[in-house]
Amino acid sequence: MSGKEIRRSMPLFPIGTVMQLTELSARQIRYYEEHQLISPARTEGNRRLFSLNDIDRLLEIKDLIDQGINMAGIKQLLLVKEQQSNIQEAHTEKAKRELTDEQLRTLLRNELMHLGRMNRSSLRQGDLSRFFH
Amino acid sequence: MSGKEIRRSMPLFPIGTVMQLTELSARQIRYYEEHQLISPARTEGNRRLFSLNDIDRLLEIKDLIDQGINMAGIKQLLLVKEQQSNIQEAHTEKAKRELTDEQLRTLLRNELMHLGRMNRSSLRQGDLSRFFH
DNA sequence: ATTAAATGTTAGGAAATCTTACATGAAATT
DNA sequence: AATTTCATGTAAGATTTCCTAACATTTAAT
Repeated sequence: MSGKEIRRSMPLFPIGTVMQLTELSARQIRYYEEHQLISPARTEGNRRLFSLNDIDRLLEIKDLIDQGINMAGIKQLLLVKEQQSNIQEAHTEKAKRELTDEQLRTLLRNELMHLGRMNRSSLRQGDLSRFFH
Repeated sequence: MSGKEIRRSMPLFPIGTVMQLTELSARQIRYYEEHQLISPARTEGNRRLFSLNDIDRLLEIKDLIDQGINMAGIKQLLLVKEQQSNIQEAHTEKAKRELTDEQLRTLLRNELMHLGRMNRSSLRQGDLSRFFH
């Protein structure tokens, strides 16, 4: 688990890139941070640096905004979904440890088909995974 | 082919991020561009923006430099390896189209094990794929 | 009609990056 | 041994991008 998470939480992108990737304005992104929906890292010089996780989250936020949900609602939803996916991830891990070879083959195929995002929250359309691999 | 390539060639990273990811100095990175080993995109305001492919390439360059190869040599090597991987990619594509289900299962499992980078140039140690997925 | 929430816009300042030029150390060449 | 070349460091001055803070605007709820 830690490997994948470390990479996806690595601060890489300046706000300009994130604007393009998410089609959100700088104002919106900063506003969402102000309301603690995201907490991007900072450079030494105080510039925001966003991770893949941050961008994923922003795309989710955008979706929820489109559905008319306000900051408070989104905050709660993101919290719940985070817990959910943690739980599910734990289950998945456990399941994997107990699989036979045959079952593993099937699982791997499925994971590949779903672009390795099987166990993440998924009601949003525009997923960042489309940008990589 | 185009899908994966479009994503990996998308300009996303400022030079500061690339410096950290590659442990190269700005001077080095610009020097390599000057010698046409890479050609990162530019923002409207003329700032360099690097893609995953660019970063991969820089890691390769770093390796080759460590092996004592000079700019001219590296340029040629990168050219050859690019052609090579293009050819191999074509072969891989063709092979995939001709596979049976059973063979496909095995292939998919192997690809997964190799983190989907099977057919790329591979004599360098520090591959960018460790940062993603 | 008023208020609140989300976003736009502007201003002034600071950080990151740009190009260009010169400096330096190590290798190669003469 | 002296000179040249290659790869990199460093510095200066200009430009771009991003920062915060404040005020403006729009839309929806009261």
